[in-house]
Amino acid sequence: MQSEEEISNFLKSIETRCFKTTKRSFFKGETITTYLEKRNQLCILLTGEADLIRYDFNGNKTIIGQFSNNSIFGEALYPANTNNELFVLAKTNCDVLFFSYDNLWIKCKQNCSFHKEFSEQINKLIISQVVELNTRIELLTKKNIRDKLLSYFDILSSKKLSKTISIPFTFTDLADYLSVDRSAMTRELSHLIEEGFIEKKGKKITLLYE
Amino acid sequence: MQSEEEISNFLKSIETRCFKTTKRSFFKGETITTYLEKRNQLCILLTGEADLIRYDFNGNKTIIGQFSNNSIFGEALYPANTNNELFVLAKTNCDVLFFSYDNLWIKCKQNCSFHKEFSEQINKLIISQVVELNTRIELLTKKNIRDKLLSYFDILSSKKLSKTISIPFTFTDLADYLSVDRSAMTRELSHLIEEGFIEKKGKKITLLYE
DNA sequence: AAAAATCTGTTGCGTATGCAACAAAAATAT
DNA sequence: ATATTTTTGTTGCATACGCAACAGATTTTT
Repeated sequence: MQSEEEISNFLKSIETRCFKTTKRSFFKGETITTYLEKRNQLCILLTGEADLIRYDFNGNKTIIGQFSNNSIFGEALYPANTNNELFVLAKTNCDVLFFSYDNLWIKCKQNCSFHKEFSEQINKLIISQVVELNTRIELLTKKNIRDKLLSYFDILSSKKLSKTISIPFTFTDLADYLSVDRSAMTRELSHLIEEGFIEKKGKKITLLYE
Repeated sequence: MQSEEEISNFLKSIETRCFKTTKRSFFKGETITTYLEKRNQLCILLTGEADLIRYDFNGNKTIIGQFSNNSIFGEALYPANTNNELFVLAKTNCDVLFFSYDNLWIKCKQNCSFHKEFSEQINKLIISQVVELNTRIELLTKKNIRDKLLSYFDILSSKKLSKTISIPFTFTDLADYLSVDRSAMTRELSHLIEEGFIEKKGKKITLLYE
């Protein structure tokens, strides 16, 4: 498999050929898409960061997904939605590639190599998305905040091959990602420090165990 | 896209051609695979049911995934694992198709139509797996048991287009799926009944609201 | 450089929920 | 048909965690 970067370059170089793709830029704060009756649309985040937000009927806001470089999203990847509304919101300025889900399957008349490669790359992205989702589920199924944090640190640590890691987003967002209350999480972080499990300096965390 | 059934039939009819696939049957209780250094292997459950089980370092067992007809799984779809061991355990007798992840990408010399169709079907399965995973995350990110249950019921209800639904697994398993304590969940179910939100008769639930 | 917005850490309080234990019911195995 | 295992419902207890509120630090905007 190619590197992240190669895939990234391929996606950025795409121009509409045998089927239609659209690129659009969004400013921070704009709504990129809603998950409501666009079942055919797939989106890839080329640059920037975006959140998938749920407002439930009480108006409570939850971040249920966080997207960054090469994240693939869109209603086609979501359960047909019932009660609550889902939005994808640009957290920073973003460039997004849109295309129709069907183009992944429909063979183009010319059987052009571009179309083939495109499908392949998208499928690879989807697979890495599956890994991401499984990672998150792995964390969400831990029964308490401490285990969620430690598992999360472990994952980062084994990715970077280092006991010192840097949290890639704000602690507020981390709490959302782990689906716990922010203040409760901060409390637990303090306990972990007191008990000598970790050291913390801003977003730098050092694991002291093992 | 074809129906579930068509995909199912296609998969069952697979015989090794331009690359190697293996079919094997497992008895209830057998270990189908472990997530440990088989990064290349993908598995599809042709018949039966299986659970993805995590044992953490305390020996605590958690069901972190549940597989049934046409579920696709395998370490390739999982974060490189660090601390705890993952097993896929046959919950009933199972038939499983194994093949190498690489075969999804490598173009076979003959460019045979079988290989093409195979890749396509697998990619569709993976996409439906993404929908499944997103469904679960949607549920896991709800902040309390009541909301988890009601959302779960809603999803089932809108799938079946009926206010009366049938839980497709035991309540013990449902608790695992929602990652809550079983007794706490039963307690919450009782409350929902008392307060007139639902009716319950065994695994049949009727939603009384809206 | 000042003003505004967001992020972070802390704490008190109440409660939702995890845990353990048990008995009855249901399902499965012998 | 009987025995064994699994599932289900219930309840008491303890506590982990969500919530609200606030102040200081940090970042972003103007």
